[in-house]
Amino acid sequence: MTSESKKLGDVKAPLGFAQHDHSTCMNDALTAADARCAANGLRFTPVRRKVLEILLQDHRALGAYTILDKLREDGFGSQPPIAYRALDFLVANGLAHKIERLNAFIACAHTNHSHTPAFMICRLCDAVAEALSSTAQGALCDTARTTGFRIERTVIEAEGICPSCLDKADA
Amino acid sequence: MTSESKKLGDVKAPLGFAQHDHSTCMNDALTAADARCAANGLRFTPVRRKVLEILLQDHRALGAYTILDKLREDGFGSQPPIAYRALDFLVANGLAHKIERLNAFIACAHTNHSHTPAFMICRLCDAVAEALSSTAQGALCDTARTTGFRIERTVIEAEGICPSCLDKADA
DNA sequence: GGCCTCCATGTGATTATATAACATTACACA
DNA sequence: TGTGTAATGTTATATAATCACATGGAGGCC
Repeated sequence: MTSESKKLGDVKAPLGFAQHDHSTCMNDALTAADARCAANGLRFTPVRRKVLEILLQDHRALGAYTILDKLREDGFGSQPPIAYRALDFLVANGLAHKIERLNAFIACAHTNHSHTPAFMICRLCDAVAEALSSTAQGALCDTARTTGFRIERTVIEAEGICPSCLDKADA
Repeated sequence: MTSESKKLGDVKAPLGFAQHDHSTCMNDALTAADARCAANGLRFTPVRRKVLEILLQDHRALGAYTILDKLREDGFGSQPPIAYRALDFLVANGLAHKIERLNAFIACAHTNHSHTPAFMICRLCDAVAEALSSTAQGALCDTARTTGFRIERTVIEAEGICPSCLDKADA
């Protein structure tokens, strides 16, 4: 897995769409999650941690049943609620997000800031990048304000082709 | 829709949260759909038309299986592909939209303009309003441009509480 | 008219995604 | 140590979506 993280660098794979030191990024995220849970009196139990690790490992959106398979491999329970409950916890506490368009989940890439996430989804390689974009919804907010609609949560997902797939297509 | 557009001004609500002359709105939409299909050499078959009528009748997001039930009542086939195929057609041709957050479908409220739709979903009464918002994605577009991501399609959905449910809560 | 082709529809089965309901266990804290 | 609450285990089921293949129907072409 550590050796693999080097390969990731080679292939231009996604934390988003950029290269990065994968093991560092994973450790950082887990540490941040620990801290966050401690600070808020949340229980970062083994299953929950494991699910977050699984999500961080791939840095891509995974379906609940894929996650479930990996949990089974690691000796955890293998019934759907196991995965869904852990995912609910992670999503509720901002440690992961659900990509509605894909019915899939991804580790949060910006655990530190409280944010309204926006995603870019590559339809060729399935990479998903998370953008920090409180601004992306500016116009929607305006419409909502005029309408009298109270926004509680937003889903912003762009589907298209990521830089590296575009490169391949050109070549 | 013309008489309705005046009312819209009054209530400041997009179709969805506003009152309107329903039969007119439905007829207009169907006529527009007819025209659109004729213009593009598309076959607006009975099932497809029926599904659009069903969606227009409720003016809310309906699941594929709800639609399927109504199709059955009207003597159409009742297997999932019947509904999904008609929905695919409507969505592909801009006559309906899928609300990813709800796994449900809704008739397009702005058939005339080619648009990137944005939705406001009330979690209390399930009303869904479609906003015209090419602008809502401005910031996301910027991020995409800097990243080199080519956007082909966007999902923008806000979940919250609609004006009339807010009123009820106050009362 | 006969025939071919394409597209749409009918139908049965299967896969994928998600939740309900209830029993059991682990933890926090008085 | 008891007691309440949150988390997990387990079975079953609901909901959403697709596959694969057979049938039908409208136009184009001879």
